[in-house]
Amino acid sequence: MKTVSRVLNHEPNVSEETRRRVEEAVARLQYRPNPSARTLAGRRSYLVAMLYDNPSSNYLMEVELGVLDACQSQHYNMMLAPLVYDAKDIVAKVEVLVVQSRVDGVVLTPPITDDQALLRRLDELGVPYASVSPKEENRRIGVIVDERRAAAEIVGHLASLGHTRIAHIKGHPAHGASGWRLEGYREGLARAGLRYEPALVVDGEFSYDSGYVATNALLDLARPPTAIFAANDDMAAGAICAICERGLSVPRDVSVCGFDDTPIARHIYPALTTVRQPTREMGRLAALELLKAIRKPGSGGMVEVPYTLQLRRSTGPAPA
Amino acid sequence: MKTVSRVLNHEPNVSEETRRRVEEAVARLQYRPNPSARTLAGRRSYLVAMLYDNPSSNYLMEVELGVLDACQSQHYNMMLAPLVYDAKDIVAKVEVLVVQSRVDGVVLTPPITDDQALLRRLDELGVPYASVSPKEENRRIGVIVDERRAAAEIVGHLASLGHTRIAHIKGHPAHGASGWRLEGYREGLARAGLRYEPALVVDGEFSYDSGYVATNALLDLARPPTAIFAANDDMAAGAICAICERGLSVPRDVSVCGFDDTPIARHIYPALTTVRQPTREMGRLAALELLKAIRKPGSGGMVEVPYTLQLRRSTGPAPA
DNA sequence: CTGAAAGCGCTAACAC
DNA sequence: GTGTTAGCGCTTTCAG
Repeated sequence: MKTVSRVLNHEPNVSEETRRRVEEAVARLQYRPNPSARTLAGRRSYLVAMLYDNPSSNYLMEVELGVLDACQSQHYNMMLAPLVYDAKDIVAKVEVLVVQSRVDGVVLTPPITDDQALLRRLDELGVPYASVSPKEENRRIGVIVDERRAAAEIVGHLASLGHTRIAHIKGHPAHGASGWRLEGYREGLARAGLRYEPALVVDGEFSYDSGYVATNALLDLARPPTAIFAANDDMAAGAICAICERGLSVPRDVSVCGFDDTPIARHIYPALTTVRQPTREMGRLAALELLKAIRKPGSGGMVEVPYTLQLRRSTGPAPA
Repeated sequence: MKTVSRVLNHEPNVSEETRRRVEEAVARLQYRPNPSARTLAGRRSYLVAMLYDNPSSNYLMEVELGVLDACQSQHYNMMLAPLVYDAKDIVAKVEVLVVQSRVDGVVLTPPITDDQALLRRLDELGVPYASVSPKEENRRIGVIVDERRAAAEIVGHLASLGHTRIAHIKGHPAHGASGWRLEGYREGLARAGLRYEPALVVDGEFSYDSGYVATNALLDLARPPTAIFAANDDMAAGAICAICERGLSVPRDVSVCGFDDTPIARHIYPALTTVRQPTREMGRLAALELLKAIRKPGSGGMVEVPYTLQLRRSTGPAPA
């Protein structure tokens, strides 16, 4: 019996001959190990959890699918753990999860990626974790995009269209992405030889409504911008709405671009110029690195994936 | 020990006093039963799977959250089973799932709700299932909305605005919803005393692009419609794009309405008049009925949930 | 390299 | 109403 167990778990100390015979029998009998018995007896659960906040976004659905891809390919199960990110009980919740479900590892998505208390506790518990787009500080295992460079590039695109007054709507302050995109904005401006003007940078929080509000503030300026770089697509959609409501036209009067390339980018009119992140692939790669670390502690690392600029109809030449 | 087990599983034959004391101890010790041990010893897995196709929609993400709500509240786990709905290997895939993961039940979403071969096999295996918006034929356990009445009502709204040439873009033929919405369209027309005109009904498949294409066909008609009822929001968004591209305005020249009230409905310009389904609640209720059936075979039923009309800016008076 | 023995934490079946 | 006993199907430990 133990020999069969060894073969199934790819453990050493089985003769080639025995291994072959076991495998033949497994195939013939269509034998499938019982996951619960494995979990109960062993110390692995073959289960990883995906922790996330803000459940209703397309972004997360994509990441989730990627994580699922990776797990299924390695005969792991995935469980979902939506958490309300308010930093109070989050550590306790995760503890319950780890203790009760005995998860072998977790995938973190922003902004949970950057909860220091949680990361510390996970380290203490010895639970490996992979992060999707974490802030600089905990770059250990996971996947990342050079968002700063992407933002600089899209701002460069705006500048190349002749825009000189380019505004930026910031993202939610708890997300690392907001910082990178702002830095990229400034970098893009600098490269194009444009001056950074604080009045053209307004707060947002990644929601449609915040984009709408922020844009109205920008359009009320004595010298309003001719282009707006919103830190994500939802806010860009809100910006377009605010612009249209004033009887202005996108991109004739104001150009707008976003970030993420969620489905909404293609579904609004005019279609949005934005930065595409390979979200599903990111989930897959993060999970794959996590699984490496689960198998062999210390292995797994940070992988960087490429972005692509999606030039569509929401950006055009600066008005004369 | 067994007494504790009884309390935790809400089984009968425990005195109120004992039950209370056990619960107190559970709370004090933060005791959490081990799912694997339960599964191994008992015949239940405390696991339900959600089967779905077409993973990248907001609709599914919402349903998923609802199912998760219900499962968590009853200490069940949920697993995701994305399936490519092409009716060939779907039965085999589900068999593996049921046999290997020993799921106690499954939640079905359209169009998987209506795969007769799958339903038959599930019945044979004795695996209970709940369906979200299934076609008439398998109304056993699940949740449903009176989509037909909703469609009739929204068409009535269009008629009350003075529209007499109201077009309809149909949904994907494999979905029961497409049929109901078409019926509702005809019913709404009839009630308003308007004639049903086959030329004003065009095919779609629930995608943005199909709505765009369909709308162009409608606008090319000798006598184009002044209002379009698209069978879902994505197609309505495509319709708005097609209309805007011709230099026409929504709702001044053409009114547009959709169905579902997904986030895109609020995020496009102008915001979409549509029918809101309580999607998350539907997932929750479907799962709850499933859990009833798991606990007590034969119980659980079909529950109907209310819809609400969301009147927004994409519909207005018929042009003079 | 192989296998026997002893559980993992729970529930089913059956006493009491 | 409550407790006892015997596993569920594996992995661990340790002896051969």
